[in-house]
Amino acid sequence: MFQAPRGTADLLPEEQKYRRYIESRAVALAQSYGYGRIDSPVFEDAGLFVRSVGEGTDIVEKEMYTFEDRGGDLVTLRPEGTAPVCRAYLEHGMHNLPQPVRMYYFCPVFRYERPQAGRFRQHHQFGVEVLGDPNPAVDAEVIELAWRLMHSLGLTDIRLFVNSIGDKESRPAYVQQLKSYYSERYENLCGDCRNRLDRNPLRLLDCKVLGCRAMGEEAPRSVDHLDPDSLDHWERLKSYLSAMQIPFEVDHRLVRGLDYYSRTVFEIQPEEAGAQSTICGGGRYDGLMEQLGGRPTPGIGFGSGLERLTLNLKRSGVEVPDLPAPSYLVANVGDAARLPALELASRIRQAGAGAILSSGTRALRGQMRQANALGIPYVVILGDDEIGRGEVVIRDMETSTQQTIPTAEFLQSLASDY
RNA sequence: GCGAGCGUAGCCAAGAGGCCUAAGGCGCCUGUCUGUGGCACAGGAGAUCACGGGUUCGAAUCCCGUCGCUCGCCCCA
Repeated sequence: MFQAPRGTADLLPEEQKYRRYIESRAVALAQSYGYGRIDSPVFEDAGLFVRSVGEGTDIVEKEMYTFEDRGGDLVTLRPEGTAPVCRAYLEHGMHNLPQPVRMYYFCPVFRYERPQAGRFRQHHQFGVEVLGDPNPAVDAEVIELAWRLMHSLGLTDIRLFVNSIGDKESRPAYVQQLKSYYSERYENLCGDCRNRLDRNPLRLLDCKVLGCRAMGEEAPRSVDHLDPDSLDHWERLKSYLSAMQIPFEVDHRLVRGLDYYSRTVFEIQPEEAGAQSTICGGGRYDGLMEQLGGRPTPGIGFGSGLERLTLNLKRSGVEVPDLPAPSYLVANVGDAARLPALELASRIRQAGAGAILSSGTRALRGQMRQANALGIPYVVILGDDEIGRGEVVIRDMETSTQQTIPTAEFLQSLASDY
């Protein structure tokens, strides 16, 4: 027997309501902020991600699904959502559109990792990007959108963390300070952090080991080493968030694992934070477009994992509406009713209503049971008697009442309803 | 890549060397109710006890290996 590959999952019909709920809320919100949907390919030139996400990152080093296609091109299954959107912006000359360009997306994301709670090799993200505006008001807008989305979904026990990690001019000096701070305390570092010291010093800050955490509290803070422009950006962002009454916490240890971030970074986590708990993460990436060969174009965005959102919806007991069942099940009794039942079901659908045709191979009782189990509100009953008289029985399953009416009249009522 | 736990019908599971031709529950099908659902009762289908090897007179049960799943670390949505 075949199984779904490790780290992948089937999203079965009974689970779809969560996905559809999240999608409809997210779309409504994104549209109200003026974002347009973009769908980019599932795979891209491998170089796109190496260039944008960064050589030294875990994603590029060991998590990408990269393969040579039959034509000899090296392609990669999308490991994150931002780079493809930036590529599309450049490829389609979107700098000619009114700036900034606001876009949102839903897409599958692939990373070769060991799966665990809230982590998959294929997962799905909702994300937004705003390209072409350096103003901190845009940072605030994106964060507000993320915050409102969580609330719109019914996730209210959440915390927003923000930080500024400076831009590419001011960061090297800060990183240097951080390195010397930790180097002086090398003896007390955990094994992982000793390795990280050279590779990615920023990551030392969010180590979970107790001793390292304590050191992180005392470590030099990026916000104390911002250049004047970045500092101004940071201060304005905070005042904008306050003005919008969005409760944020400055987390000096918040850095992020992708190289392209600059200045603003942020995350949203549920109150009861577990290991893989971040349900939304993003930040500004002003240098990215240049990295990809475009003219300097500022950008900011976030990604949010649909599987993690679903997990949290269930955990916090949010009531998600059921997807609508068809209004009618056409039950039929006896061979003579088979064809008329098929025709009737077809007519109901043409009139714009939903109908399931019962195969009629079992007793009426069984067909009624099926209608009940499927949550169908009305059963249309068709047997020899009804056909002889040109009538149908319409049974209301909720009230357990039924009426016999001429078929033509029934179809007419549908036409006026839909 | 590293560490831990777990694999018995579609799902949840009892069982801990012979009483297992594997309990029970959910779900599914049928009937009680010859053309009328939910409830109840009765019956039925559905399991190479993850796979391979070993120990033993005898293995779902003990040992070894393999595979798979889950959880944690790393990293991230």
